[in-house]
Amino acid sequence: MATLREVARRAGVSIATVSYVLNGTRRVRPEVEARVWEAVAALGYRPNRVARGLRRRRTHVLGLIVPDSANPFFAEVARGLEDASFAAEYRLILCNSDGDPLKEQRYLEVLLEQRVDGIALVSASAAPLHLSTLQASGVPFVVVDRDLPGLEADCVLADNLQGGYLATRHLLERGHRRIACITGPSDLTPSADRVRGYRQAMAEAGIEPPDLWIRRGDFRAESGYQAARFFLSLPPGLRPTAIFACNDLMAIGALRAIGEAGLAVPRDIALVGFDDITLAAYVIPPLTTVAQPTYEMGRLAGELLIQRIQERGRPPARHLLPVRLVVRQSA
Amino acid sequence: MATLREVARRAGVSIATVSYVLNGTRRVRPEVEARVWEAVAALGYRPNRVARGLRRRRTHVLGLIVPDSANPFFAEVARGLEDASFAAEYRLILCNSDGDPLKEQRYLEVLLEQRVDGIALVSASAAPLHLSTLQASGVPFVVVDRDLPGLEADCVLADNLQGGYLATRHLLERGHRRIACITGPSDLTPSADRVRGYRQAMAEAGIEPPDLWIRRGDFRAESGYQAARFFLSLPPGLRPTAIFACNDLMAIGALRAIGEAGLAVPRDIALVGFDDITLAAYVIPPLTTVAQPTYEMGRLAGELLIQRIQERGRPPARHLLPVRLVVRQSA
DNA sequence: ATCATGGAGTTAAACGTTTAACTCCTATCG
DNA sequence: CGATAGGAGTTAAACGTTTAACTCCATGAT
Repeated sequence: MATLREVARRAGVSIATVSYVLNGTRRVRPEVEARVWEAVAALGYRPNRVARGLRRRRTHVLGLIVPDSANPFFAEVARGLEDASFAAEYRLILCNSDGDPLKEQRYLEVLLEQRVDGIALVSASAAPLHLSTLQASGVPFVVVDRDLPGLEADCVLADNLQGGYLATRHLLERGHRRIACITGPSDLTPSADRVRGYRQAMAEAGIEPPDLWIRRGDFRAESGYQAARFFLSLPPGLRPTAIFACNDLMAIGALRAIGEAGLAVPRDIALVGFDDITLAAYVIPPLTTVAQPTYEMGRLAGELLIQRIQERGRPPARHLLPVRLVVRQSA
Repeated sequence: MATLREVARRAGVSIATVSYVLNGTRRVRPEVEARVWEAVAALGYRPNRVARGLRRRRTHVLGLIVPDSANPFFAEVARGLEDASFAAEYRLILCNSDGDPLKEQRYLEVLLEQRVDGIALVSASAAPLHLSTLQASGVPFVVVDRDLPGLEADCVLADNLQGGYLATRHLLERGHRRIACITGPSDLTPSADRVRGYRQAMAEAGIEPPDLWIRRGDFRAESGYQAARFFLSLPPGLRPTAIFACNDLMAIGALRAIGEAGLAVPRDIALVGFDDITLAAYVIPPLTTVAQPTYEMGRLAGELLIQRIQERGRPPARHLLPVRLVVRQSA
């Protein structure tokens, strides 16, 4: 692949001049400039971003670490971040931690060695070991979706507390009193906050939910299925008439368990999910759920990150994005 | 961030020696080696992969271009590819073309400028303009999911023809004769091949499907919804009793249209999809579909690509991965 | 004693850019 | 007409590695 040197030779100028033309960083006589562009075209020259990155000490590459980019929620976040990156001429390196702090740590090191200009992190755990590595490195970063308490950094979160509250209020307003909750991993802030919202709404209605109504899942469909089966196995007097699942995947798992038990949603059991993934609208019955601005979170994270790269001093900002109840037919 | 030079100074050796220790490329006296490692640890040294990439002319970075990484199918492919990359110490740059050949072209150029060691491409169209760019660049690449006919290159495809055939046969065996088909964009090989499989099975059963039964979609749920509404609007004598949708998203759209019309699946209309996305098992009724080894396709593509990077001469291989009918309850 | 041998370190060039500093020339002004 | 300023090109250093080639020294063979 052609280099600056070859272009320069063909155009009969020095490599510096070529560089100035390419970057528009200094005035060059139109006639000379034309010769340069001609040579560039003739040789099919493409600037070497690796060399540029080394010299400028800016790679224009960002890193994104998510637990699992195949999960529709993170996939959407990643998409938003990629779009923001592309728009600002940044590239994106994708990393999957599988929720494993060790793998996350490994990826973090890789990204630092790769000299990315910034890192967006959806953390695998609430208190990652390697946080100090990240902070010490001085590389700009932004925390997305899962808060890391006690950390001074840009972050982009959904208003999960409000979301849990809205979902539960909706069920209460429909006359339900025995409302169960399928949680996510409890050390992660999104799940914890949604459950807090649930408890708050219940408390306001004067209900103290027994432990039996609160079942822990892992954000995957199968765990929602299992939790719902558990609820259905409770004696009639204790059995919930409604379920708030902390994400749509688990809600859809619950849907299946309810269907298999020969019961109907929402007639026998009402159901509210969280996330509003694309398919929530397409299951039967369409799922009432709390929509997060997922794509928007990714995009905002990207914009924030790029902004911070360009202006390091800015004090860290915490963005709490509004959620919204999407009423469909499952409750 | 510390450099080789600083490590060398601290260990009291030349930078070459440090490099040899780090890479294990030459014998170094144990005593000296220990001093080097000590200095590395003390300074928290991390090799600069940008500099290494420039010097070695190998970046250990791959590029992946997909139409939309938020689409569950491509997300899964991307995941497989990322895993294969990580396992072989490669990084992955993610690019979304939005199915737009121009954006795809732009990304291709970006990746070439970034000097990626290889490119995996899920093409936006059947005959991309920029193919020659790619071939001329000499960068190893692999084509995934969508074939580019007449191209000498590694490629990884699912056996779409067989898939369409299996799906249709299944419906025929259940006694259906009026079987409709919701296609994808017809210039893309996956859709075209699935439709060919459908036609072949129909022909073997002695049925010549009228054009009314073949409706074009765009692989998104909404288009499946619209197509199904169209089928339902046909006069009873012409109305299909079964639908083969060329992907699950469209099948789920159809499911919704059928539900809204007050009909039941599979009692009134049977339905078979394609892809077996995670959620296919969770819609009601669970969707009978043709499973592709999606993740596996991504992983294989990654392995193939890395293999080719290491051994350029190897003749191109075409991999046709088997599909499998997953019988659930929608047909 | 001489000399090839090989081990273990160093020197320096190269990878392909960017950019500060320099040169040379022309135009302008007093 | 001499001084000077500014325009437009060039030179060369730097970014942080890798690696070929070199040096130096101890060892062992002759």
